[in-house]
Amino acid sequence: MPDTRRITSADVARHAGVSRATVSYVLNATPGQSISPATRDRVLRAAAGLGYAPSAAARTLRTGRSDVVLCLLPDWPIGNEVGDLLGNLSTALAREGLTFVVHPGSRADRPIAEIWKAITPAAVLSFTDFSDAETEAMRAAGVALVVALLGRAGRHGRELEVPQQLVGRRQAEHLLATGHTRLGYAYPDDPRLQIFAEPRLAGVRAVVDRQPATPVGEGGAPEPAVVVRDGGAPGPEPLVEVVPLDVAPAAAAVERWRAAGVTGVCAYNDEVALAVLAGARALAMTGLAVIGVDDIPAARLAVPPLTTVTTDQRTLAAHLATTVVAAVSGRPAPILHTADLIRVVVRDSA
Amino acid sequence: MPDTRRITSADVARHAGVSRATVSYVLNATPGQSISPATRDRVLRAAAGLGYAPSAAARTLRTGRSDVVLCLLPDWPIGNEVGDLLGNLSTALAREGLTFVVHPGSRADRPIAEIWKAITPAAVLSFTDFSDAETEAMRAAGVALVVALLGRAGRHGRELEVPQQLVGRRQAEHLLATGHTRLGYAYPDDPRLQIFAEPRLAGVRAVVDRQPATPVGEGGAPEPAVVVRDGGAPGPEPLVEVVPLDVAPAAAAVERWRAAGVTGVCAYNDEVALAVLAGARALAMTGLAVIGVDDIPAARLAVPPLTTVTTDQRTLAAHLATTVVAAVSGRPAPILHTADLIRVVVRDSA
DNA sequence: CTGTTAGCGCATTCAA
DNA sequence: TTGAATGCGCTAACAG
Repeated sequence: MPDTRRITSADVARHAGVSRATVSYVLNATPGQSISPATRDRVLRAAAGLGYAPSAAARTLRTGRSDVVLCLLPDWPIGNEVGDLLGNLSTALAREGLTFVVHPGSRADRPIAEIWKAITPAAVLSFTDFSDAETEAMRAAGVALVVALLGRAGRHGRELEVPQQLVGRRQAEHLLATGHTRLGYAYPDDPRLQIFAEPRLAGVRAVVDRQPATPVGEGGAPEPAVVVRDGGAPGPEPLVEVVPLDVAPAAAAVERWRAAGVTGVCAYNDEVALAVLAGARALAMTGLAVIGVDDIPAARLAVPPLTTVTTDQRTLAAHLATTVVAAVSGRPAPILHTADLIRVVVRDSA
Repeated sequence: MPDTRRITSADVARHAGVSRATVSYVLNATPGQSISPATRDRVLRAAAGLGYAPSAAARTLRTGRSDVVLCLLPDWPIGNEVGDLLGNLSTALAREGLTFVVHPGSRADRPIAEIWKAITPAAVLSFTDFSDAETEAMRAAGVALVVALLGRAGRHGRELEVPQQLVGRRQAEHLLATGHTRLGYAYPDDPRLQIFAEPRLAGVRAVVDRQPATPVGEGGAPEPAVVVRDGGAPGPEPLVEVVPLDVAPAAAAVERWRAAGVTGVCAYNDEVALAVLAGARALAMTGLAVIGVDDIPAARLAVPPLTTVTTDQRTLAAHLATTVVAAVSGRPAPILHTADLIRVVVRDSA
């Protein structure tokens, strides 16, 4: 078996008859270095011919940062949609030469520091907030960007906040448009989902109140503008009920809605919506409009088929990717165009 | 702001009044090196006091391998259960000092080589097969273990093969035990799921034929025991129908089953099972027994509530983790005890 | 038995 | 364009 030593930049240099420094300059297209096209070509040719691939470890050691973007997953169950988002994000970042990896598993297992120290990432993404100390530690260790996609405090990030609110808005708008004035909100049972549920509920409230909850489009703007009532006549508050994924408690919630005159329910997601449907069925109650979120496969197969709201994960992922790339290369963050991001899929349930 | 330089082993050495070599020996508990308890203690104290954390990049550069285990996800949508498995795997590997990361996104985006080269992993896991060239390249680059969890060729791995077969077996056994003799199999529409579907279907066939399909338990054992027909009378082949996640085509499949006298259907997973249920409902057909896989939240909320089969992801993950750790440290692979791995959750649909 | 010296692994980048 | 230093930890060879 032939000797399988790694091919290093020194090999390339030797073959091209230049120094390793030159090789580095050529391969990295280092700005401010003038290399003659001839040498340049020799180097490129040698590199290709030898099948040279730089050592990620050495590069990381030297520059203090790898080309990896790390995403920390929360410990609660992630659904298909998040999986989708991650896939798209991976694709989008790949286009920019960044490798996207995800770390599943709770923070409880290991201090998060151990995770990023093992990777030396260029950027770290998370759904929940980091403590200030953690953020500071990462920054100090050379991580270019630390983003909490959601969460309350986060002075950086919350890149998912607006889309989540929009989800709630679209739900409420659809129900209002179909003649329902008294709305209910089916809140998830699992407290860990609160971080997603709150902005969605806020979106619903915003529509019912005829008031924007939080400005759309933040980008790198220093301070999100303050909420302004626009003076429209506020409708009644949506009646919030926690709905576990079980028929009996769901039926109880439906009963309470009925008593309060609620005719349309925005559910946290399709699963919760399915529970509401099951609850209504158990009560033999018809005519309650329900709208979910995500359009999971089971939604179209439900009785009745579930009306729901979907997000264009591809666009969202592209935006997130651009944000990350911008931060890593020191450019300003882009703004998110939310126009067609969220769509209502109308079926029979609402 | 205080100078935030990294703390290196040299710093620890200086503070402890020893050489860097000694620090390394102490911190790695290098076998075959005797260091006096006194020195040892000084080093440990200094390291702790300074908050020393070794540079993963330098370590990787030197040893040629990081402490990261990389899992490549297929490009098809992964469900909650796989997410669950990954989470448990992460936890189990963390206990062994390994960092688990997942790369979502299709192989089409980027040659897979770019991904592992960016990480320099200790092990690479994948659901689908690698080409021999890929496997060889990784081996040569120092990856200790390359496992394809599923797939046909894989001379290494297929660690998930047996559990998947077992899933099918449990489904069929349940249906047979409840008096159904003529079975159908609801095959998924998406061809990418074939890799999971085939072993499951094989499990069903094995039960119907009264013959084990593939030996249980492979581990590092030299030769898996051979398949033995037990001479029972083989029942009729399960009638396989592809069932898309839509009511109309699902109804068509149900119709064909009815015509063939099928009374019990094993579905690829809960979603497919839900489609079968929806199809039967569309036909106003009652009495068709359906059993799914995964126990997704929608299963219990279905009409009728869906009987399904679940896997103990925790146990499975622990086994996978042990396998990885064994390979990385050169020990023999463990064997999987499949006794209570798969359970039937009985509800109304079967 | 204890601990040290010295050089390696590989690419980046400053100063010449 | 290049030589040489740098980032950080590992480990074979060796001295006390």
